[in-house]
Amino acid sequence: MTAEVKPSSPPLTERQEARRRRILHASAQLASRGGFDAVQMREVAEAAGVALGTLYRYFPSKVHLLVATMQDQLQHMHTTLRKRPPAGESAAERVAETLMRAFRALQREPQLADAMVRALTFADRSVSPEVDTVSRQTTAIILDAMDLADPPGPEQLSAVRVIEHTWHSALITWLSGRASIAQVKIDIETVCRLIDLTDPEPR
Amino acid sequence: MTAEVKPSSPPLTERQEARRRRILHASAQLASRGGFDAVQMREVAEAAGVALGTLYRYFPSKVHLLVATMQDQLQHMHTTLRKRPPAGESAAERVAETLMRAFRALQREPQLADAMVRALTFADRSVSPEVDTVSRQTTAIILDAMDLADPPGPEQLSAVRVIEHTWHSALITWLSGRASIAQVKIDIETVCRLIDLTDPEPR
DNA sequence: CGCTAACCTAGAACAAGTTTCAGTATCGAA
DNA sequence: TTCGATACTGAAACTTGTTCTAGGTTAGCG
Repeated sequence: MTAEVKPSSPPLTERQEARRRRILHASAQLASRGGFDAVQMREVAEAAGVALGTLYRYFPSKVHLLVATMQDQLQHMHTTLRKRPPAGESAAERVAETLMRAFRALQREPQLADAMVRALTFADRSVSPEVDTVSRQTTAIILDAMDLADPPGPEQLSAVRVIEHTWHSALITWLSGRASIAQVKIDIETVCRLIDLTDPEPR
Repeated sequence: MTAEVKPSSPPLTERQEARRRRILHASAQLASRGGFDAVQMREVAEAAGVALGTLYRYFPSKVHLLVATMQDQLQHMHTTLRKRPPAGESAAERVAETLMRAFRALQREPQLADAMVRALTFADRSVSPEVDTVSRQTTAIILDAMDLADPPGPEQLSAVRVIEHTWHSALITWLSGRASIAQVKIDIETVCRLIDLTDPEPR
C-alpha cells in the first residue's frame, strides 16, 4: 500500500526539484490565505521566484497546480494518520474516525481546503490523470483505516467509492457554507455503515 | 412536495420574463455544444439578444447563470419523471431506478450536464441560496421516488443526503472520464442500499 | 399626456488565466 | 571544455469573466 506519488516521467535535476517544491509551497501558502481566488498564477510565480512561463511549464494550469498541491497535502495527511491508527471496533468505525480526523485537519486550514477541493471538482478531462492520483491516495487512506485481513472484494470497493463520493461532496457543502460540521459528521457516519453492510466479518 | 422554483422577489414584467427565458435558453443551447467553456457571457448575451450588462443584471455571474439553468432543467426532469413513477418493490429500488433514468437523460446531453454540474460544484458562497434550491429540488425528486407512507425520519434524511452526495460526485467522475457508466450505476445502486438500512418498512 | 425612476444598450475598461517570443542560462554529452 | 539542446526569464499580448459609464427606453403613476 505504498502510494508514492508518481516520481515517473523525466527525472528532474536538483534545482528543478527545488523549483517545483518552491512553487507548491507558494501555492499552499497563498491558498491558506484567500483560498482558490488568492492563488493567482502571477503571485505564485513571484513568491516562488520563478518566471510565469516556468510556472506553466511545471503546472500547465491553475487547476493542475492546485491538484498537485492536494497530492502533496494528502501525502502528509496519510503519513500523519498512519502514526496513530484508528481504534474503532469495526471497519466502519475506523474509517469514520479516520475521515473525521482528516476533516478536523482541514478545518484548521479552511481556505486551503477550499482551494484544493474546488480545484479538484472543477478539473476537466485534461487533469484526469492527476485527479485520479488523488482519488487513489484517498482510497489508500480509507483501505488503510479499514485494516482488512483479506484484500477487499468488489462490493467493498464499491462501498469505498461511495464513501469517497460522500466525502468529497460533503466537504463541498461544508466549504460553501451549506452544511454544518455536525452535518458532515452525520453524513460520514451514515455512509460508513455501508462497510459493515458489505463486510460481515466483525474481526 | 410542489417544489416550484422561487417566483419570489420583485415580479417581472412580461418582457422581462421573456428576456430571462431567452437567456436561459441561450445558456442551455451553448452548453449543449461545448459544455462549460462554451457558455461565454458575451455569446449568451448576443444569442439572447440582450446587452452584456443586462445579462449580468439577471444573473450576477456565469455560475449563477448555469445554476439557474440547472434549476430549469431539473424542473423539467422532475415533471418528466413524475409521469412514469418507478415500479421497484423497495424504496431503494425505486430511487435507484429514478436516478438511473435521470442519468440516462444526462447522457443524451453530456455537454450540458458538464456545464451544469461543474458550475454547481464550483459555486462559492455567493451562490449558496441558488445551489441550495437545486439541492432541495434533487431531494424532492428522491423523496418522491421513495414514495413513503410516512414523512421521512432523520435517519432517512441522512441517507437521502448521502445519496445526493454520491449522485453528484459520481456524475463528476463520469463527466471527467474517470468512471464508466457501468461504474456510476453500481455506485448508485450501492448507496441506495442505505435506504433499506434506515427504513425497515418493506411496504 | 407627461414625469420620473428603474431598466436597457453599446461599448470601453479592468482583472486574472494563459500563450507567445526573444534573449539568456543551464545541462549533458562529445 | 565546448557545443547543441533544453530550460528559464521578462515582458507583452491575448482571452474571457466582470465592472463601469453615458445615454436612450420603458413602465407605472399622477
